[in-house]
Amino acid sequence: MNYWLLKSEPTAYSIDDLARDGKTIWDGVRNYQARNFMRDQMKVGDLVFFYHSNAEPAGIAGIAKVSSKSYPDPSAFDQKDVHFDPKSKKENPVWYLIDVSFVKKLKEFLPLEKIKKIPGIESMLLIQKGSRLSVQPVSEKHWDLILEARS
DNA sequence: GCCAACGTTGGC
DNA sequence: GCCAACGTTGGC
Repeated sequence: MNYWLLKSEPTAYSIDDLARDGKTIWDGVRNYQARNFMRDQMKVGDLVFFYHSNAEPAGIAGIAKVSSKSYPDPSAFDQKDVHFDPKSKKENPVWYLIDVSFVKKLKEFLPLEKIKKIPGIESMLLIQKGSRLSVQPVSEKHWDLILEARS
């Protein structure tokens, strides 16, 4: 069991959208490091922090889970999609994704500002200067610290 | 809206 | 293979 953090701009897709839909496909990721995590390391049942980026405030809004194995991102094949990528062929896909299912919203939204103040959180990838990976691993220690910091 | 940090592209 | 230019991310 691994833990992850997925970033989404809530104006594009928020935790409330996921709560409504129950499940979504995490398409449109076009960063190789992020792809590798999804393609190679995510397992069904892994838990995920749902993070609102580019938001006021930014922070962790809820918990989701990985609900499929990785498979090719269909948006890369669709010429009309903003995420279309001619490099990705159906017989040799470049981009992969996983399905994500809703678990719950945090009782209280945890803003980035509060996350940064949690003792022991300093090494978390999310808060490293210049770090902007939209799919990133979270250590069990950091996962627990964040859940304890709630309320 | 600004802009620093980062990733990608493409000329050489 | 280098690196400048460009586009994007994301906090503020």
